[in-house]
Parts: sequence; structure tokens; C-alpha cells
Amino acid sequence: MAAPKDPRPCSIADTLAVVGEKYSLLVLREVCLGNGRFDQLVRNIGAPRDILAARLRRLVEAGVLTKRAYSEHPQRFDYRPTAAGLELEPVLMALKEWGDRHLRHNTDLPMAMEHSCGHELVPVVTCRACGSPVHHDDLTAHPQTPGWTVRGPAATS
Amino acid sequence: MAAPKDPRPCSIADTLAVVGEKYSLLVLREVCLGNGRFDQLVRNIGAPRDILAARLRRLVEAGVLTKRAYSEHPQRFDYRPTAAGLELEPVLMALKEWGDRHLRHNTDLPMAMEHSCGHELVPVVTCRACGSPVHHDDLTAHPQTPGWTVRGPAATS
DNA sequence: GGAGGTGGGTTTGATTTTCCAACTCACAGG
DNA sequence: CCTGTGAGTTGGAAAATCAAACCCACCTCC
Repeated sequence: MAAPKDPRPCSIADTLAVVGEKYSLLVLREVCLGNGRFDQLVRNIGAPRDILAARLRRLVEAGVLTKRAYSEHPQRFDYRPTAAGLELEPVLMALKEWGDRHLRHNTDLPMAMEHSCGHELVPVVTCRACGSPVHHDDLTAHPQTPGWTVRGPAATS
Repeated sequence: MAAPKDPRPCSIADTLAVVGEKYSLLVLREVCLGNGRFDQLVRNIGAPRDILAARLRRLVEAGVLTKRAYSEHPQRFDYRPTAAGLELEPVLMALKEWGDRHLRHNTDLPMAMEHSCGHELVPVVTCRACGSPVHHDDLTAHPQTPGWTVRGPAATS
């Protein structure tokens, strides 16, 4: 039934609809670092204030962030990650790791992330079942949406 | 040093400058699935053709994809991931996992990814040094760029 | 009690992107 | 010759982004 023009139903696309707009993941980065105030976010991200306000509204409504008053009189707010927001950290780690490896050759040193085991964190994606690092060739995709194959929409009559 | 308005130097931001525009990661998804032809990408992603063309140029120039002629006469091309492109798959896996868990409650079944160990893939980010799954509280950030702290730009004189 | 500063935004208007449909060009098949 | 396919490009309307200015409640300093 997949009408012409419907894209592939996909959790990647759905997740990007939530956090894929410009600056959204940088907001999450700062908030995970503990920098949840509006002006900190503006400075550290470099986003226009109006856009940032829009992103914050969206992320709160999506359940990724919560807005909390850290002071009444004067009313002052900050933003903190929800449990769901913290579960997006693997996305940040994967992006950081790629950038560290491929982009950071002529620039400053990357931000160091120290793991509680005492070593510098190098994130590795592993298979929960067998524990081994996941390699592209080890994967086989099986679409489960009727009307869709790996290649695209099933041939329509 | 850290002039007003300079954002935090960061590999996450740098990586997003390469693959963070709308549709770029969906292009990578399709290309990793083996769907590298222009019309397949248009159908499966649902992107406007002109935007898609722009994204493909950018991803090729950034070294994430290669453009290859799979036929001369008529000239026909497809796009495939480079080694660097394949290394972005952890980002896709992390996005997919989050969407599967948080967004896919009233919708179709998610795409199943079968790992070569025989089980359904559930990606887990682990620390390469100690092998244990990474949890937010186990991390401590140490900026290494002069003029920057975790909180933001260092107090200027 | 006025002057200035801070935090958390909103408003305004110019600039950029995105979107969509239509178009092109080269070839292939019947 | 007529139609179809693959891989885009073109043109103009609609939407998002940008930068800077503005706002308002409160606080501190003098």
C-alpha cells in the first residue's frame, strides 16, 4: 500500500525528527555537561537566541529535556536531560568519536572523556547478545513493515 | 582568545557540520543498506531531488560517500559508503535504538537487524578499555582547548 | 532611589534553505 | 516514432534561520 512518495518507515528518521534539527544535539551535549541555563547554551553553542528557544520548547515537549525553576524571585530556569534524554548520549558519543578520528587533525585537542575505570573513554558499539564489536558486514537487515523490502517499497501491482 | 560568540570547539559539532543537515544521515542509511541509486534514494527517503543532489555532492566531497559509474552508455551512477562512511554506522545504530525504544509504540515494527552471532542486534556502547557498558554517571569531561572549561569560555581578563 | 547588570527570553526584518513541480538530456525498448 | 528510465537541473513560492534590538522582572551598588 505504500503510496508513492511515502518514505521508508524508520526509527532513525523518527529520532531525527525529534533531535535532528540544527543545534538540537548540541543542546543535548551542553545539558549533559550540566550547562542547562539559557545564556550558557547561547554562548557555548553559538545559536541564535530565538532558534534556541524554539529547540528547547520542542525538546521539552518531546520528553528529552525538562525545564526546572532553580529560583523563584527572580524566576530563573534551567534545562536538564530526562532519562530518555540521557539515553541519547550514545548518539553523542558516536558523533564525537567519528569527529575525533576524522576531523580533528589540524585543530585543538578533542574534549577528553574520562571513564570511571580510569581510562580515557573510547566508545565501542557491541552486540548485547554476543558482546563483540559490531562490524558492518556482520549485519543483515530485515524490514518488518508490510509493503517494504530492504531495496524499497514492494513492487506495486 | 575565545572571542565573544565563538562556540565551544567540539567534534560533535564538527561531525554534525558534515552529516547533520536534513536527510544526510538518511542518505547514509540507504547507502549502507546498499541502495545507492538516485531514484532509490528519492523514493526511500522522500527528499526533494534537488536537496538530495546537494547532499550527495557534499557527502562525496567530505569523503563519506563515493560516486561510481555502474554503467557507461548510458552513464549511470550510484553512491557507496567509504571506510569513513561505514564508521558512521554507530551513529545510525544509536539513533535507531533510541527510536525503537521511545518512539515506536503505536507504529509498525522496527527494522530488524540480525547480527552474525544469530541474535537480533541490540547495540550497546561500551568502554574499550574496560569493556563495560557506558553510563552517564561514569563519565567526566576534561576540555583540552585553552580558554575553555566544562562550563564555558574561561573568565576573560 | 537611580544606574547598571543579569537571566530568560520575544520581536523585527533581512537572508538562506527548503520545497515542489516541471524540465532536460541521453539512452533503451518496442 | 513513441514512450520510459535514470540522474539530475531550473525556477519560483513557502518556510526556516540569522543578527540585533528590545523587553521585563529582579538584583546589587552607591
